Amino acid sequence: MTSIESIIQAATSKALKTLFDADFSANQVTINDTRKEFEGDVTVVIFPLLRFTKKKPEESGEMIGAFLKEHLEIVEHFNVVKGFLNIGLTKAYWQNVLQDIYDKDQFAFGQPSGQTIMVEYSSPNTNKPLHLGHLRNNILGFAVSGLLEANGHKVIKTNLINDRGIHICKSMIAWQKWGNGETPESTGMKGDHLVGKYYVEFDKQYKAQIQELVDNGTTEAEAKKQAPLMLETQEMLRQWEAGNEEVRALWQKMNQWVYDGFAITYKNIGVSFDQMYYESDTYLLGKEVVLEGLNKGIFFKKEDGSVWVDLTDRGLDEKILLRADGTSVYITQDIGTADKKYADHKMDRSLYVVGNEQDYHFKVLKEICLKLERPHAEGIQHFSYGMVDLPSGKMKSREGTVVDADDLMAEMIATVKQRTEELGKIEGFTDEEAEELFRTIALGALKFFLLRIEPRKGMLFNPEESIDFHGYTGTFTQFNYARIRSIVRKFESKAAIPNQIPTVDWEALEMDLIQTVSRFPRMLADAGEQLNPAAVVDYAYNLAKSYSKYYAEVPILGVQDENVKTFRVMLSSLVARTIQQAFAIMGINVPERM
RNA sequence: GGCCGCGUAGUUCAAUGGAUAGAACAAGAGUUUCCUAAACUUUAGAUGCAAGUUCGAUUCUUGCCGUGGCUACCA
Repeated sequence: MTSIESIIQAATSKALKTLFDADFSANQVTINDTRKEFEGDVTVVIFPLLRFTKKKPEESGEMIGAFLKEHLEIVEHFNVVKGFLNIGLTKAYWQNVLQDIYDKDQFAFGQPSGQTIMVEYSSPNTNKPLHLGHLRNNILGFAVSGLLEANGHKVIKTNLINDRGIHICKSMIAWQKWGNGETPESTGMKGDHLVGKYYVEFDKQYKAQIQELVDNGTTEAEAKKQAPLMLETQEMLRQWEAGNEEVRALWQKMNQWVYDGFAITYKNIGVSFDQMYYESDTYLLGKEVVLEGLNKGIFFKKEDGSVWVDLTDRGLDEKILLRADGTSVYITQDIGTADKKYADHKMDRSLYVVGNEQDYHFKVLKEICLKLERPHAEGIQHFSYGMVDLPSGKMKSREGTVVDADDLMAEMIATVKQRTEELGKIEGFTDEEAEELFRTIALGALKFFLLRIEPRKGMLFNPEESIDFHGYTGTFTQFNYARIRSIVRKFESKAAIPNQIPTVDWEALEMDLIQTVSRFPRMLADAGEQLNPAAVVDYAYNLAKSYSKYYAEVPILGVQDENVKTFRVMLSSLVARTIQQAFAIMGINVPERM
C-alpha cells in the first residue's frame, strides 16, 4: 500500500506542474501530520512552493488544495491556515487503511533489504562484572539490532570479548596472592563478581605499594612503574604470551568463572549473540595488515622502527600501529579483527556499539581501513553512545563506585514485587506467573529508562530515586497493553472476533489512534535510518497514552451497539498488537495481565 | 592548548528548518456506583548569551560562556 505521504507528494507535484508549469519533484514536497488543533489529517507546507506559484501563501494553498480535492478521491476536504494546507481524508480511505493494517500481522516490518549488518556490542572485559554502563550498551545493542531486523536487514549480533591483557592479569595475580583458593562454588559468589573482587583488591594493594614508594622519596610516576605488583603483573602477561601452562590454566579457570557469571547476566537482561569473538584469538591479527600497508607506502616507519599512519590529511593525527619492538597496539588488533569479521560474514555494514569516549579511535580505524582500500571500510560505523553518570560523577570500577548490573536488576525485581503485592495485582497468579510478571515489569522499566534517551547523549542515573513506574515509563505502556488484553479476553469469551472491521462512526480519540497506528511503519523506517531506539520507545508510550485517555473516556465493552463494540475491541486489539511489536523490537516483553 | 559532543520548565528527557516548543516527575486543584486508579482531568512553569543565513531557527553558520570526553608505544 502506497503511503499517504507519497500520494500527496506526487499529487502536489502534479498540481504545481499543471497550475504553474513548475517542475518540483515529489519527494521535495514537505508533508507533516496535521497538528491536533487544526482540522485535517495531513498537511502540505506551502511556503517552499511560493517561488513557483508567485502568489500569496493562502491563495496558493487554496489552488493546490482544490486541485488535490478534484484529482484525489481520498481527499474529503481541505483548509488553508497561513502557509499550511490541511487535508482531511475520507472515511473510506481510513477504513481501508485500518483493515489493511489489521490483515497484516507484521504490517510495519520492511521488505528484505538484502543487506547484512553486523552489530558488535557488549564486548566486556573478563576482569569484573557488568555495571550500569554495560547495561546501556547491551540494551542499546540489542534494540538497534532488532530495529535493523525490523527494517528488513539481516543482522549478525557479535560480542568481542576482551579476555586477555594486563588488566586481566591483575585479577589473576591478586587471586593468586590473596585468594586462598576461593572459587564460585566455595564462596557462593557469581564468578564474575568473585573475579571482580580481586580486581579491586589488586588496585587497593597496588595503591598501597605506590604510596609506600612515594613516602620513601620516589616520584609518583616512577612508583607506578616500580611497584612490585605491577612488575609481577607484567611478568605474568609475558608468561601468558609465551604460553606458560600454569598461567594459561589459571587464566582459563578464572575466565570460565566470569563466562558462567556473564551467561546468567545476559540471560537476565535478555540479550543474545550470534557469534562470539575472543580477543585472545584476534590480538595477533592486524600485524600483517600493517606490514602490508607499510610495503605499499600507506604507512611509514620512524627511526626507532615503530610503524605509523599519517592521518593529518583527514584532520586527525599521526597514530602508532606497531611498537618499535614489533608488537601490536589496540588499533592494530581492530584492523585485523575487522578483516576477519568481513572474511567470516561479508557484511555490508558493521556497527560498533561502543561508548563515545572512543569516538576518535573509531574515526581512526575507519580512515585506516579506507586507506587500505578494504571493501568493508565504508561500512564501518561507530554507534556511539553517551556515558551513564551518577549524581556524584563518573562510575569507576576500580574505586567501587559502580551500579552493578546484577544488583540493579535484582533490586528492581524486588521493588516491583513489593509494589505489585501492595496493589493486590497478583490474585490468581501461580508463583511462576508472578515471578515472570515481576521480571517483565522490572526489566521493562529498566530498558525503557535506558532506551528513552537518545543514544548519543550522556545520561544521569540517580540510585536514590529508583527507576520510575509512573508516567513516561515502560510500566505505563505495559499496563495499557494488559488492560486491552483483558478486554479482548472478555469479548472473546462471548463472541468470536470477525475478520472484517465493522464500519461505524468514529470518535475523535479513535481517529487519533487509527492515525497513530498507521504511522508505525514510517516511524520504524525513520528510527532505523537514524539508528534511534528512543524514537520507537517514545512512539509506543505515546500510543499507550492516547489509548489510556480513550479507555478512560469511551466505554468499550459497555456500549449497546454490537457493531460499535466489535469495532472498539478490534481497534483496541490493534493498539495492543502495535505496542507489543514495538516493544518486542526493543527487546521489551509485555504482560497479558498486570 | 587542539579536536569531538552537549547546554530546552525546579528535575529527567522530546521536537526530518515549519503553525501556539511537547512529555514525565516534583508542586497546586479535581475525578472511582462503569471494561484493571500502575489511571484520567486541570493550573503554573523552559530554548545559556550575541550576531548571521532564511518567508520561517531549539534545529544550520560564526563568536562567546558553561559542561563532558578524547588528545597513551593501556585495552
